[in-house]
Amino acid sequence: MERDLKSIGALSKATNVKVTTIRYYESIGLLAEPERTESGRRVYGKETFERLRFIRHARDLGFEIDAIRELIELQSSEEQDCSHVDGIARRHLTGVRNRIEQLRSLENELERMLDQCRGGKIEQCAIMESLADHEHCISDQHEQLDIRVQPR
Amino acid sequence: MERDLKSIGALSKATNVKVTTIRYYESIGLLAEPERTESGRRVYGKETFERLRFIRHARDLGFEIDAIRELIELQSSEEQDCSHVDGIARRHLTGVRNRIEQLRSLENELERMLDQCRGGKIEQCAIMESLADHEHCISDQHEQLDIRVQPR
DNA sequence: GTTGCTTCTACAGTCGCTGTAGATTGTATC
DNA sequence: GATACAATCTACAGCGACTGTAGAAGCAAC
Repeated sequence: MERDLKSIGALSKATNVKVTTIRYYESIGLLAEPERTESGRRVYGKETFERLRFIRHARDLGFEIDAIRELIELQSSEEQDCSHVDGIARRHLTGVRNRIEQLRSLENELERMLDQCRGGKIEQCAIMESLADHEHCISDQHEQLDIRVQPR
Repeated sequence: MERDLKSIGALSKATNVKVTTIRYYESIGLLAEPERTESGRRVYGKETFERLRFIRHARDLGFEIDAIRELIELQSSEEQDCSHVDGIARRHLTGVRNRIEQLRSLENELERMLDQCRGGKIEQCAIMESLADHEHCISDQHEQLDIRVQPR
């Protein structure tokens, strides 16, 4: 199927994955090394296109690279029962739910903080007090909470 | 108040911030360079202890280092009105809420995927199909969604 | 004196990319 | 054929907020 061969740029557009990211996936072994033209440019077939679409979709769902690597390995062992796949997805879902819970308690505390602020000078700002205040300290309640809001 | 002087280890325990992290905060200018003993060890007073507690609390609430830097600067301009502080917190709250929404839609899609799986072999696994399937592709709907679930 | 803990500096590694520099190749237009 | 511009190539640095490592030195208790 010679007509399906794509340059890296065409593959990028078709999958909505950036060119640099495709090269990155190759460098970490998530994508196989593709064939090259005489001048050394990458050429991709339909298989890579579909694998990349799979990867993109899994990344969109928040699966980590290592989990995707595992899923791809499992893909080739078609005979096996899919409880392993199910387990990976279920673990991930649990992670997502935990994260939502964490963020919800952040949301509550931030709301509480903002409600207390009635304007005025920084010296008496309720938000600043709240941040300096030992009483509301989250880290005393649960040891190492993961707190980053904006990933990537 | 000589009796309040702490070693880096003592400060670490008192604030629940790791020793390496305290040194890191110093290196990025979030904490001032402390005094040293004759042999070169860091010695901290009550001020640093309180600033570090402030930082820790703000980090627990998910504020980024740069936002914390700004909050600390505002702290010293006590005369100013606190609308700037309020703005920082409000922006952050909006970020948290957006993130929760993103994660909820991930949660939904993952649940849907898992519900479809009825066991069996990987070849016909609904989860795998769903991942390979173009139809459910999130990235076609909204361009660059931020998807990492487990930060740090 | 010796064991074992803390601290020191300096630097590499984490994750998942993204951006840069400088060179080459390919395509379209004049 | 010349020229302009886009796409691609490699190699490496940078992001954020730390964490971990190596190797040396200091310090306290037995």
